[in-house]
Amino acid sequence: MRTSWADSVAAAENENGGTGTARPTKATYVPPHLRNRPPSADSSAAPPQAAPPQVNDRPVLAGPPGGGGGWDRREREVNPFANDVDDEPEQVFGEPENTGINFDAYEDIPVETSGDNVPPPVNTFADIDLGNELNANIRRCKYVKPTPVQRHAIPISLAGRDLMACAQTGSGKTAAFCFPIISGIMKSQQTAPKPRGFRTVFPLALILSPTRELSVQINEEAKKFAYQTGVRVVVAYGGAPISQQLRELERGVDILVATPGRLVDLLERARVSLEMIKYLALDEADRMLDMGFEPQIRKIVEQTDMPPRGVRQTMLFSATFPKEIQRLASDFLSNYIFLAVGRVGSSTDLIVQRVEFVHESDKRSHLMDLIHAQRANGVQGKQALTLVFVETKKGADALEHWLGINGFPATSIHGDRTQQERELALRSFKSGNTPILVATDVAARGLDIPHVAHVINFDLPNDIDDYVHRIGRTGRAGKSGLATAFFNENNQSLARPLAELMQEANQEVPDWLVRYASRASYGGGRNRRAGGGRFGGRDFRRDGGGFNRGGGGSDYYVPGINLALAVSMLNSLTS
DNA sequence: AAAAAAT
Repeated sequence: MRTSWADSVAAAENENGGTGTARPTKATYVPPHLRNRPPSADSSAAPPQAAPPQVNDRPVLAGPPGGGGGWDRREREVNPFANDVDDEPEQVFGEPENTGINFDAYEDIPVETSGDNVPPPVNTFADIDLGNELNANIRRCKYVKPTPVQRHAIPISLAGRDLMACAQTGSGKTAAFCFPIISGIMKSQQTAPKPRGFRTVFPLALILSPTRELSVQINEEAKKFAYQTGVRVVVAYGGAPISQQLRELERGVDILVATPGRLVDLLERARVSLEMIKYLALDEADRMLDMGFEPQIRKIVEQTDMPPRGVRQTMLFSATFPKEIQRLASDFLSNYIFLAVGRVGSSTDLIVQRVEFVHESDKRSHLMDLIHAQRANGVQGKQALTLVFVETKKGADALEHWLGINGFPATSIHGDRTQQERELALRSFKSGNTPILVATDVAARGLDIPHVAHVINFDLPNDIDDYVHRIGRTGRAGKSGLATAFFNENNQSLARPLAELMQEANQEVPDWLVRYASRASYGGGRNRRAGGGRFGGRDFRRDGGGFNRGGGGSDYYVPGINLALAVSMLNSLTS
């Protein structure tokens, strides 16, 4: 039974000592999330003339960090670490892993930064003042030391700088933008905004992602990082009942994790205002700014009450960042720093990439052979997880069905399935219950699924960046993985970029693929990589000239593989 | 041409 708004106002007034921002009609404005709170056991924690009232009430601001008096929301906060079962993965998969991250794989990772006055990287979490609460959560997460992207991105963010970062998901990207946001919110003293409607909430940080499942995942991670900091994280996405999300929002929100469509809905209903946004993070930013999403993102960022660039702090993250998209993205950034961290995985030999020439009509039987081989590698009766990418939703349904009638335990995830089905499929796959997941590109980006042993590109994507994201679902956190692609005459446009990518990752490139690659038209199709280099990208501002090289001039970039290389590859094999 | 994202 929920208390009425008036009751909560009274309760909040009691807590606040009756102070607050004046409203024309009400004596006291109480932000929605302050309603419905149980009366405080220690209302004296807030001084009688507490100034200015907090928009986002959090214990750390009411008293000394980590200690203290006042009411305590912590008691009611769900422990996000409760489901972390440390030993379970080892028992099931028989694979020793202690820290979760294989740090040996991070040695000598090339890093490049550019921009004005780049803050230097840190080597340990202790080098950064993130606060006791956040440090405790870092320990709970068993993070021993920062990953390369964290080492560089966190100081940049803490310095208040805008950031465009290229780094593979699974290399600790979420923490890289969450830590500074949480730390910044804890340190900030917010003043109450002008109330809009009774039920409008004012998040301080907005994290956008291109798929619902990725938003769910970011929310789960962010909740761990924010545990007992008093910083509230709420997720909003489509396909799920909005009522529950509204209730969560009303309980208070500092960090809102959302997919674009549902956020627009919330903005139109005036249930969310972006007026107080201090931090904007776009995950998979290149996807967020591609043709399908860009208008929506522009609407959210440029046509709402969100503070303009330069006022808010903006952070864009992705594993890939095509130059055209960088140009678009620079609209949202102010004097930003570009950071490229060599990918752990797709750029190294942690992921073994194979390409096989398979005619369309042979794909199913070939897939069956691969899965049979995989089954032999299963541990304790559990089959290793295999993620099969197809191009279309219909194709996903058809393949799932075909696998089913042939006795393979498969499920599928794509945009025509209900959200419930999608989340069930993902859970069933993660648990090993259905060790084969057939997926469209909805699952290509960002999803952290431990123990995916094999990614199969049953249908290759048309864009090499999509391939990079897909195979990144294996070889997570520095572990090894296998990626197999079925290539045939329908994939000619991908031949060159694929051959180049594999070559750069020291993978064995089959002769026939080199021939396809050299046959492909020269001179820059959509798939030609501007600027070359596979370390996630290169700052497009440099290509326009006039931009200083940062980082003391060391250049880790592998030169783009060009016509000359393709020809020499071909020559070496025909000689 | 396809996929994703609001109802």
